[in-house]
Amino acid sequence: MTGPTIESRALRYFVAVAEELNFSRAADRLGISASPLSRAIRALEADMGVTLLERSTHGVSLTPAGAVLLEEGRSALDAAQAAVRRAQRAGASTPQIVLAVKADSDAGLLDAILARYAAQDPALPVTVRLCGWAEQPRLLRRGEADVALVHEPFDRTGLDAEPVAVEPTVAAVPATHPLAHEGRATLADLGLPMTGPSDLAGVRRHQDNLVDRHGIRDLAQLLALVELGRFVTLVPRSVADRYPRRGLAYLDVPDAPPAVLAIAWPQQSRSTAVAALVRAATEPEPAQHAL
Amino acid sequence: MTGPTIESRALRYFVAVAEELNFSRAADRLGISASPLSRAIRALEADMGVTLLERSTHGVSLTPAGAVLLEEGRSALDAAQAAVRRAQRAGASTPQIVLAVKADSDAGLLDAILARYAAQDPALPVTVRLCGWAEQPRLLRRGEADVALVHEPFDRTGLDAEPVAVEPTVAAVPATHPLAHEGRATLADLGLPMTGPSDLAGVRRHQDNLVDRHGIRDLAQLLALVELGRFVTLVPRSVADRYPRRGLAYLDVPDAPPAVLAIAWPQQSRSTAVAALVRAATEPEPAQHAL
DNA sequence: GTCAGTTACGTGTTTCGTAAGTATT
DNA sequence: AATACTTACGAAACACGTAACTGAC
Repeated sequence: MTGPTIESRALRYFVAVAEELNFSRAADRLGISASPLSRAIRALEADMGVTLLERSTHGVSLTPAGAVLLEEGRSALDAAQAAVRRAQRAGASTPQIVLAVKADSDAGLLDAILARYAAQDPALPVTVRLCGWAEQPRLLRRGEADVALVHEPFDRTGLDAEPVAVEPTVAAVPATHPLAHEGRATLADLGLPMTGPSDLAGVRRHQDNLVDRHGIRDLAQLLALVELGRFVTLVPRSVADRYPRRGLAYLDVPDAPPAVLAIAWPQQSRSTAVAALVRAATEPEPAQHAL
Repeated sequence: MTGPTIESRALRYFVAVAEELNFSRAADRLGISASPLSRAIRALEADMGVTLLERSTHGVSLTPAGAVLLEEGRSALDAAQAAVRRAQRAGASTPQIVLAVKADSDAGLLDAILARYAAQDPALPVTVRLCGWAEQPRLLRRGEADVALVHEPFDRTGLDAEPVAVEPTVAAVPATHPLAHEGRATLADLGLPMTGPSDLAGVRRHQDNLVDRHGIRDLAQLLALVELGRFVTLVPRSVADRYPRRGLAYLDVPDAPPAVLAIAWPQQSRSTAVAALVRAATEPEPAQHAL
């Protein structure tokens, strides 16, 4: 059992195999042939003195040790990648700060935040990176973004966050829905799981399932499917305001947990630019002094 | 500018140079000669398309990009090490859970916590790892420990924590101190920096400075120096109770922030054993039902 | 002249791919 | 027979150390 130093190559190889649970596919993904991959994993197991993979008759499976190495190794690789990307940005001739936002998930505040940040004294150029459903935390962890606007709840591991805005949640239903003309409904009316007042996790999980199942990539697709009567969904009011559609009705849902928009950044960030952008997003509106 | 993949060797080399700010010493520390080190760093800079080190007449210094890569690269290396160590422990024939504790910093609760944990159904053997002054977070981040008992404030980056116990802070002064027989004193009386009621950081920083300056490694040394009249120090009451010394007096300090002992663990830990140990440490005492 | 960092060059190790081997369906 | 993982072997790439080079004190 050698020391704890590991080459990132070995870790990348292992993660690929552990994710695919198949040497050939993993080798493909890595752009190498299966032979060096097999040897590398065996060497890694020998170095660590631990069996990582169970090669049984019915394919490859993870041992407990392998499961741990997959989980923790993945985040170590993310961290290394993040280190490189952030260093590259810090060393660029015109350093930029990257803000990740899911399209239409800014509660209409993006412009105001950017303007407020730009008004501060040493303000770096901000690149807005649009991303998919729950990609923001991943982009932060991989160093592809420095800050993100993201709706709660999200995986806070390694991240810090401050709330930016709270707004009511409304339900999107087909115009043909029995309650479409009521203007309001309860979660139970809509067949959505009941949750405690402060627990959005249930509703969110429900929506994530739908998103996964139908391979939805953006809001327009989601709303189109709602329009077709496939299901109903919950969205922040600001999203509803931005997407009026003839075939859709939006209902108030008094018992739905409110939508909380937060600004998140890597916990270990020491960047003053990030801090300034966070301040711009969270500071209360400056009081309007009378003339 | 190549992709963001980096070999951990390159990262280790860079961190060594960035910490030493000197190629020869860094090469020494790494156990290689200066030549491959110089080449490796230049290759890394070329790969990344960024200058990391400023080689000027008066030695080596970090560029902004280098500073970022040092900070983030260090934690990426820690994460990789942690992944390996935790996987090794998970794969061991008799998996153990490692609890890091600074000697005498358990508020006398260690035995009770261990007993309560051991009473749970699937309880793993617990290895108590004694460590130095503020080593616990580092041990957690490097995977050398799974859980830690640590006094606040500490660097929470990447860690989660729950409070375990709060106890009054007392001052240790030489028996010859003018206030030794008063039994109590204020921070101002003792010449310690004033801090807000909820801010221990000032006092803690003051103590850390002293610890660093005198190279103190354990409590006995610290108290011996206090006894010699070199300075005064603040300790939790439980520590005072455990170290009665003839040459020392302990004074109540009503305006000192209380000492908060917390149990901390890596944020991404999915280990049920860790969760059970945390529960054992934080759960309220079971109510004593009357007969 | 010495100290610190870099470049030049020859050597040894590591990693690769192709191809053959073994086992399961 | 086909698929999936492993072992065997020769070739290419990589990292190393010694030694020579450059510039600053």
